[in-house]
Amino acid sequence: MSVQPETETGTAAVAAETPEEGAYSFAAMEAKWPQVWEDLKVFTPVDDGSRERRYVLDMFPYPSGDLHMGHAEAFAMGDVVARYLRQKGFDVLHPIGWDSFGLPAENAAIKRNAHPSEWTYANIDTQAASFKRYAISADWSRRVHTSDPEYYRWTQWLFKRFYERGLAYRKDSPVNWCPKDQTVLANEQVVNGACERCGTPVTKKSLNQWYFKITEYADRLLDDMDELRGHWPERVLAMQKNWIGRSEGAHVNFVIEAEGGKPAKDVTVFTTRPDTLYGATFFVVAADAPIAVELVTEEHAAGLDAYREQVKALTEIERQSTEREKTGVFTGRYAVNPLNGEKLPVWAADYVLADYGTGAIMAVPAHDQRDLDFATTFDLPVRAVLDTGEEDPTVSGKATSGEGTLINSGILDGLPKAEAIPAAIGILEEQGTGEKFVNFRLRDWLLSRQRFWGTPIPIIHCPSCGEVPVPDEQLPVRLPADLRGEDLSPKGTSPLAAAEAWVNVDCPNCHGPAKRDTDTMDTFVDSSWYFLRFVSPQYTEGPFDPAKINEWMPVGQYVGGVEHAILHLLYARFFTKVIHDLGMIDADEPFSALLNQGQVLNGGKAMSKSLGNGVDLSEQLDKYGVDAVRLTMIFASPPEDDVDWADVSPSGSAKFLARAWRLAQDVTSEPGADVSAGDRALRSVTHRTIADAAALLDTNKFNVVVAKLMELVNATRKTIDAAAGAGGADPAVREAAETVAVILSLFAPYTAEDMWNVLGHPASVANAGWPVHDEALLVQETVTAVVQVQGKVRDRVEVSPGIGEDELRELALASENVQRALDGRGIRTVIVRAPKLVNIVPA
RNA sequence: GCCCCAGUAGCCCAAUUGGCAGAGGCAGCGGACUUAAAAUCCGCGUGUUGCGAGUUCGAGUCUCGCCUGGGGCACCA
Repeated sequence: MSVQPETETGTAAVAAETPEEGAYSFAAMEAKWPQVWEDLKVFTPVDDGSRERRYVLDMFPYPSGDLHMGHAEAFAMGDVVARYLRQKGFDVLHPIGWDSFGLPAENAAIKRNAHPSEWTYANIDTQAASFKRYAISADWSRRVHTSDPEYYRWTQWLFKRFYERGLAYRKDSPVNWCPKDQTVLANEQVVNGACERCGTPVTKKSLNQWYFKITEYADRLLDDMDELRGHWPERVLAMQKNWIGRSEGAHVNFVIEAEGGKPAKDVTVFTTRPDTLYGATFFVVAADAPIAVELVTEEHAAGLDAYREQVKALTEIERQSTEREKTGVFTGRYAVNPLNGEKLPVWAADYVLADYGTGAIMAVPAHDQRDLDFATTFDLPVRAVLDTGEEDPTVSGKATSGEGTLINSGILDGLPKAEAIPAAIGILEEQGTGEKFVNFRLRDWLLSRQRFWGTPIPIIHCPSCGEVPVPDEQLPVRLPADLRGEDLSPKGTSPLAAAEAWVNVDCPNCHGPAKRDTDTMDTFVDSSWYFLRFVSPQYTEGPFDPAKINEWMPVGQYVGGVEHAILHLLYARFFTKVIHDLGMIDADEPFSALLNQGQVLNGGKAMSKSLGNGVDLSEQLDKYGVDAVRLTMIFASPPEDDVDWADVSPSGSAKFLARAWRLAQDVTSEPGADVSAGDRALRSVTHRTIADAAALLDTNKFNVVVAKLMELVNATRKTIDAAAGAGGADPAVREAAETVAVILSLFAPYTAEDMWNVLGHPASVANAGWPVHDEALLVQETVTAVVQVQGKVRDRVEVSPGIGEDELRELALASENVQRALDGRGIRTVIVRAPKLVNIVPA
């Protein structure tokens, strides 16, 4: 489907059919060059240390059908970087692989009564062929699929290392449950209370699940972002920071007094406002936490039960609504404020979250809006302890949270808020009832999935030995091959449980009958270390070759969509840090630089089936050619901005490519012709372009590089067509055309290769090397200096670039236009910025 | 509610980081070539740099406050 109405005739010049002799034909080039590149192994790194190494990585694709427009953009960007660094003389590792475990394969298998691997590997083949057509400069010999046993063997091996370090553990806990997909979801996969995948409202369910203890790395994941600043997009760092959610405050211990036959109990709360302890007027525990049941007196137990049922019936969407009225029940218990001994009623409510902080809070209604809403609903007392100058919360209904001075707070009275916080913590620490504490929003990573098409968890459950890891030499624990179709449909437990022959094994420890763990790992586990596997994908003694890993890691430039700003990147960072701590790699951050390419939109909206605004990549490639599509992606906007396919012109790109290609046709000088006598003006443009392009590529301004290249093509055309001069025989024209070919090879590999061939050079232009610019040719003979009076341009003078400040000042003051503008006024100051500008300020 | 990013010509976007607002492209208009058209080649750019203040000799660029759009987090104590 064509998005933009293109007339048939409008594309005639690039049409694939029956090209005229000597005409630009993308189809002919696409047929000719891939085999040449493959034979020359152009994109396989030499990996022998003779050249400095650089690792350029695109986020590997999930094999859902064929490549789409989004892939076309992302991989065009990554390929520019890889091809540029290769031209610059680096040994570039630019691998490709597939994130090939995942739910869609399973759904397809159920639908077609097949094994998920059939759909998966068929799609991989399709995508691989498309990538080759798209001419990404990947080293195909390093191809990796996460669903290959040779790969997931090492995912399991790494899981075991995490397990041994106490970083992988099981616990019973309420988990996010998607009733439709019949599977557990990580917090990250719950979007606005609904399943990220199918949109079904998520409910809670208690299950025994595997977790990675990512919270143990919260501090480092946060602190080490400092070394990424400036090389990662600011918004990604901001998102990760928010997600980790570090907040400083205190743990405060409250004693819940014995009551109604229940014994006294210590309960700790987390607060960021220990300065407001005197303002606590009640105490709240999360209604759905075990502590609520433990505390409630017999008298109030029935009330709590009913309330808990009511809470459980709510979906996450309902529960998270901030407009909802506060609800809760009294537990019959009282907590003692450690600072003033006051007795506070203990309530259970659902506005306190069981899995944040300690699941219990001290409520300070005067200075916290949620507490105030609750106090208003249940007619609980409100006591201001901070004079902020704002209106009394009991009157305004608005809790005050600004700066101010402590009141009604015993010995803290009179202190400003900033001093009262440490003072309160000091008192608590002194009396042993609390301490400074840093709390994180980040939770442990729930990695179990009740799914088939994933990496099996390499644990055996033995009735006598408990959890027993599968010995390393027995890895991989392979997925059973005999489950297919309906066997895989969701039943609330993992489909693997149905494979009895697979499940029932001998305990590696006591050799008694035991059962395999039937969960598989979240596919984010697979993608948390694939970049390490690419370094030595055939290595059989470990996940990667220790002799190679530090030569390539960290990844110098990672390219991918912002949709992975939190999950994948945080997990990959976590894995890298753990593997670093295992002493296996030097790097403790995986990706030194990150580039988030924008999305490809159509008509201002993301392409989607429901909107019917999808653009088919292969149709675009058929119509305009690979190079034109790639160039359009690059030229449309800065890499990180969205590209609206309705706003851009692939036919315009095709036109430019043909124009560039014709330059090579018009060159009549021989390769290696002495260029020193060539047209100086054109040479100047050529060398300026080389210098500018390098600077622009270093800062990822790929769209501007294309604009500069267009200027060079225009200048070259003009020189060829000029009535005076040597035209196509001028060696400066050859120099320009060769420069165009080399720079163009980053964006349009087919056209560039063909130009290079026409210019009489052997393949491949990808190895031509970045041209060296001649500084002498960048120096302009004269520059235009602007003369301003009071900031307004009044004159221009042609001066030598080396002109001195004094000389330029004299020239400017001598100008008639300046004198007229001054109109007899005296001069206060003259600002001279030689050789470009003079600004005269009248008195 | 909190945080991040963006806003320049009809459209996509440049602007050497504080120095002439315009590089490149799309669209449009005109010319050359052609019997004609296409292709090709050449030519044509005044606009509240979202708005308002401030700093400065000088602001698209820096500061503050708003507006609009996009994104992230959100009953997180």
